[in-house]
Amino acid sequence: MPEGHSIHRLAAQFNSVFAGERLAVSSPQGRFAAGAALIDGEKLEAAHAHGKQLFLEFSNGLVLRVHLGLYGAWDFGGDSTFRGSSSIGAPRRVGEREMYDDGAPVAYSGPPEPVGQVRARLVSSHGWADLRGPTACEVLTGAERDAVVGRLGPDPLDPGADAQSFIERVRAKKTAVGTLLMDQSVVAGVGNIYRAESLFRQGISPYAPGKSLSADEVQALWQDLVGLLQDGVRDGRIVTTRPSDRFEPEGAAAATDAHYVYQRQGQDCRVCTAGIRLDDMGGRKLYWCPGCQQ
DNA sequence: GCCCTATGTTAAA
DNA sequence: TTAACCTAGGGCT
Repeated sequence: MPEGHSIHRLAAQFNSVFAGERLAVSSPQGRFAAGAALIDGEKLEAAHAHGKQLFLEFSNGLVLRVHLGLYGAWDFGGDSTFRGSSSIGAPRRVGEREMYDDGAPVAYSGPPEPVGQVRARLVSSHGWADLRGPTACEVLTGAERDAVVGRLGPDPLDPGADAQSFIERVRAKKTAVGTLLMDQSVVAGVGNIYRAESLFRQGISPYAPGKSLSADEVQALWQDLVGLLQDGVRDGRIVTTRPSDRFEPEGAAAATDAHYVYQRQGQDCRVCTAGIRLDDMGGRKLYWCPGCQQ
């Protein structure tokens, strides 16, 4: 569900509300009980994101790795201190579908009774975070964390990312670029929406073999991903349309105005006269415009 | 209530 | 290439 921008927002959220705090870690659902015991009572030193992976570094050197997968989400809550320190507003949920407090004061006397399947719960003196439905939630050593990161491609949200390695990885293969963009060892953090939208914006056919693209084309694709993902971190949602290509150019983009091709199959392209297509690519839905993406 | 879907990944065949 | 897995919300009956 969440693409890389959501995970970077989560890392910022953990850093602002929990960093430096000692956390009680538990698994109300039970499936993470053994892992929780390894970090329960430790201090959260820092949170980091690489692509769709979230790493929480604890004072005993262990690292909690969380991957939200398709449906995972974190819910947050706490007192006014906790809510006020949030770096991204006062969200109740970050991940799948973000929700925000309306600003009204909320009585706080500790975390609520877990409702449903809470895999992991982190509690500080001022607030709490619940994790539901992740693909991965495990405790690693620093070396194991390094190994995970080592298997990932560069992250467009990492200021020190090696764009050249992305360009080389794409141009080394005859695999379709639409498939390569979904490969986290090629580029980390891109998912189905950014895949479809960036290829549209760059006028690249998702079926073009990586090998067939020029270095300049792949460089431009990288730069576009950097900007799109940064916008996603800032906005907490994925908006890829330029205002002039929207039906309503004024104000924030409506949900129906946020994308060029994603979930617009059968509708007219915003730019040319073609109809947006929906194909299956590697078991995932591929949205593209046969007119703009030759 | 039931069926479907979803911004994802991994293991088995 | 296919199936399995994790969960919640929306649309339908």
